[in-house]
Amino acid sequence: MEDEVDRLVAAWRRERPDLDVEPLEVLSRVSRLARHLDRARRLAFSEHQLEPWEFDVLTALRRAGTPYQLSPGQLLTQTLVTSGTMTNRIDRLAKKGLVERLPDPSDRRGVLVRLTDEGRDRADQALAGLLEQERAILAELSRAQRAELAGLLRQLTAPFDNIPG
Amino acid sequence: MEDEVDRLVAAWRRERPDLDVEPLEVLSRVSRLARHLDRARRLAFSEHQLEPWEFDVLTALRRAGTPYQLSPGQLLTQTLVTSGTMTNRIDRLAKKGLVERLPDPSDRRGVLVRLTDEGRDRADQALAGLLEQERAILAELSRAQRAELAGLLRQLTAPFDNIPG
DNA sequence: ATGAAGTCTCTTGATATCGAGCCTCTTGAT
DNA sequence: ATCAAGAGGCTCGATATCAAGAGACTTCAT
Repeated sequence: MEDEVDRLVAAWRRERPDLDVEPLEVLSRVSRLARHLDRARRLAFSEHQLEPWEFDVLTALRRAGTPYQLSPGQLLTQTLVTSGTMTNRIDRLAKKGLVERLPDPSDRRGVLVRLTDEGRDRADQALAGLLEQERAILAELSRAQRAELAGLLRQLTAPFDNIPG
Repeated sequence: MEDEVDRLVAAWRRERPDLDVEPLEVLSRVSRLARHLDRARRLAFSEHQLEPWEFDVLTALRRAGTPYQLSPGQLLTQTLVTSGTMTNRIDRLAKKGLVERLPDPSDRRGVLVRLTDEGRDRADQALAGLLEQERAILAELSRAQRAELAGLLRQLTAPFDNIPG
């Protein structure tokens, strides 16, 4: 089946036959799919009264395991946002009672963000919903294809994740 | 090589062994890779004094071919933004002299957005720069792997692009 | 000790986005 | 003709993001 990127690439080949636009076949699909996923996630989370950004922070803390706490800096690297954004997010989550801010006992500059019980429950519920929805999207592919796809994507993400980037 | 999603998935398997988090292997990589690409694109475009959003609009018009004009509505569907956003983008591009707004001769509600000569040149230059950068990112994969990856991604994007979505 | 450099978080100001509603014009049924 | 419904683009208010820089504290070399 044809997709929007096929049309996009065909248009470039017509307009700029001198250029090799092969890279777009992969990377434009990644960008566009990510936007579609954002919208789908937003919808899935709205059932749990959570915004995508709230989910990102809450689940980062949830994954850390007991006692469910991380520094803002650790949250930055996991969520790929800037520090100003994270400050703002923590403020709002704290106001909603889903996290609390504690002084870091071992570094007086630092802060620890801890998930509240309610925050943990909300994260767990939203994760279940998200996985269900993602499984539906991935039903297009066989198990083997999904594994293949994951492996190829890993080769592209690894340099970003490991080099300072 | 391991990436951030491997660590993320491992953490979920430890914290929620009851859940099947396999979908994340694919879709979390897509989302994270897209964010990395956004940043890389922003950097690549800054050499040409263009923002990513400007590139998106300009190249949509460029791909349309002579006379390089589309309606705001057509631009919406190609760039996946809302109409308010597109109005704002067109305003700013017009102010910079990269596009101009013309009345649609066949529908008095409508407007046509046309690329200026300078807009076309800037789009062409930025595209060349982007492709160069994307080629570097994709050098991790063989030609056959890139084709494989593109095909798998197409299967996921096609439903979004073809069904009303 | 002491000072310089680095780290961590927060503040600030600018800006882009979205969602909802509005107005104009078109379409199609009667 | 006329009217209701729809389509197209714009306005407006709220909000989330980023970049740059400030302040507090730590680290490390001297």
